Amino acid sequence: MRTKDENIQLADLLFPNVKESVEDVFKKYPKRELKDGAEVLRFAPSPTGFLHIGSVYSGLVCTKISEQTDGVAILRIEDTDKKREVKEGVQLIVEGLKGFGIEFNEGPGIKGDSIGDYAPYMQSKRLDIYKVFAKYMIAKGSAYPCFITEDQLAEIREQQEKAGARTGYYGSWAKWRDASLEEIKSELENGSPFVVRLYSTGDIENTFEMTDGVKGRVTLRENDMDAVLLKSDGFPTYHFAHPIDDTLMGVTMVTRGDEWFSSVPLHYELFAKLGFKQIPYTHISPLMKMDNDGKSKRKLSKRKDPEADVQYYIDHGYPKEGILEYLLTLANSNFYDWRVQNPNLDIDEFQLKLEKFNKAGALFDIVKLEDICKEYIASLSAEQVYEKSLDWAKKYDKQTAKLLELNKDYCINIFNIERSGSKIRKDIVKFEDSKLQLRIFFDELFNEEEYEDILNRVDRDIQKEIVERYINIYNSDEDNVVWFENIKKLGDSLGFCSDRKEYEENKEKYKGTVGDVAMVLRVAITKKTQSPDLYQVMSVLGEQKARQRLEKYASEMV
RNA sequence: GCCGCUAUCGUCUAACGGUUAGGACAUAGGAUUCUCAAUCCUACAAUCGGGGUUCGAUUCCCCGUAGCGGUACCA
Repeated sequence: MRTKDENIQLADLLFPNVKESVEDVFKKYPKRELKDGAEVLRFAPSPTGFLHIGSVYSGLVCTKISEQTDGVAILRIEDTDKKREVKEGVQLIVEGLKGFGIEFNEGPGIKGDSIGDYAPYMQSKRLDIYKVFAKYMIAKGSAYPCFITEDQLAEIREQQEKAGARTGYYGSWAKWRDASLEEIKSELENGSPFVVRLYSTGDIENTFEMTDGVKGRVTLRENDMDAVLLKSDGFPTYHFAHPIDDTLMGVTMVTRGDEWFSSVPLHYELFAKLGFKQIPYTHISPLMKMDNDGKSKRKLSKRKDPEADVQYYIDHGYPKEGILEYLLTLANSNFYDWRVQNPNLDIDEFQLKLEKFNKAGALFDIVKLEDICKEYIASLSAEQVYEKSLDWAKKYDKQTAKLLELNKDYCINIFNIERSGSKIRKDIVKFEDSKLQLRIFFDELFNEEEYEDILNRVDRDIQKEIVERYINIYNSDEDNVVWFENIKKLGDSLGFCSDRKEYEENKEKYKGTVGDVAMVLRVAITKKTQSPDLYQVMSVLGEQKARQRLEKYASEMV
């Protein structure tokens, strides 16, 4: 057991260069002036070179709640693990979130600069701050240096397992917690590497209550682990950086992933020992993915699931608005009802409520996401679809981008097909799909299509007859109704039936229905058995091109 | 193993202790002045199991079970 004095000596021995006091640090990070009810939240990802869809989710929650309360949203980069860090990681996060319209009031800017008065927002640049607090903790006997090696740790673990005890570095298993000053000095003289650990005074048998933003009131056991605060490389662990940074930055509500929930007792002890006021927690369940053919759920993983990476959505041109809306329905299921009632309001108007979050992990359902994206794109004007498609194509599909740029009006007309009135076409899920819409309207794309004899239910000579006769009556001035009447007449004259019920009852009397006649024309013009409204397709295509294609098709039908 | 959290249709979820357990997505049928998409209609489909408490339990309590998370000098 060391005395008070010895602990102060020890602190100076370990951190001779740390001259600042805890009070000095607090002077640099003054209390925030906030309106009543304003919440300061932070989103704190690690730069691992990958923007997880779950990060967009967390980032959205963070910025949304702060906006709603007239508070502050902070982006803080937790780059304390040198092993996992990736070069462009920070930029990827900042730009990626920005791409979704998720912007923070404070944090690292895109160019590596910092915005806000509580900088730096990169933990790797706050090492001096953590040292001040580590020294303080050691001086008051709440922390101590530990020289145990990895091998020794493994050994302890083995013994614990054998004895049926809880594993970990705690209580009497924690060899270095009460080491004498002399022992420590001798290790230091040897140059042995060490970590700084918490001197835990918690008792696993004691419980305490806390209120979580989504889980509500829960009872937890006290922490008794001597957790590592400072690693041997001088970097803090998350556990140590979290109370310090969040307190210094004036955070009023910690929202974080559910995987942190188990660490709450440790964090409570740390807040207390650091002399900080406890910040309330809200633990958000992770996004899940079905695995094992529907037998089990698991966290969306960046290794196995391409759709965990936000880049996947960007590459394919999923509209960010659709993704945000889907994430909001996952967060608060009443979002859907709100959206139905307020189809034209911006999502900023929606009030997100933490207590409405689901307690278990929600499955990330890409099918539902696509449905929402589809609805969103259907609500856009043809001009908007054009602009957004072009934005996407410029980056990911140069050929389509060129086509769009050179034929702006024509393309807008194409996107306008079935986009007005009560029957809105809903077949674009993501802007990548726009290309498919263009396919039948450009000869250069059209000719790439291989000719298939797709219409074997109508004889080739009859197909030829239909197309040839249609060429003679084709008039691009006629409206939709007349256009279809003419096709019916044409069909009638060739022995096709224009009345569906009549056809069903007397199939043998007819060669087919008007549907078949229209289908022949569709194939002649689009070389596809599926297309948007044929009348509108022909109008947009223009008489000249339509005729060309009809004639070519007729000539091929020998 | 130990600790903790969670549990309603396939999925996301709704239901002051009293509902015919509701909606959306998905799926399957049907409807439509042309195919596909859409739209409309219909169908299918759930309170994890067992005990309590209660006149009455999806809801409250206990025990199982399952899923998830934690059990690092990762976050």
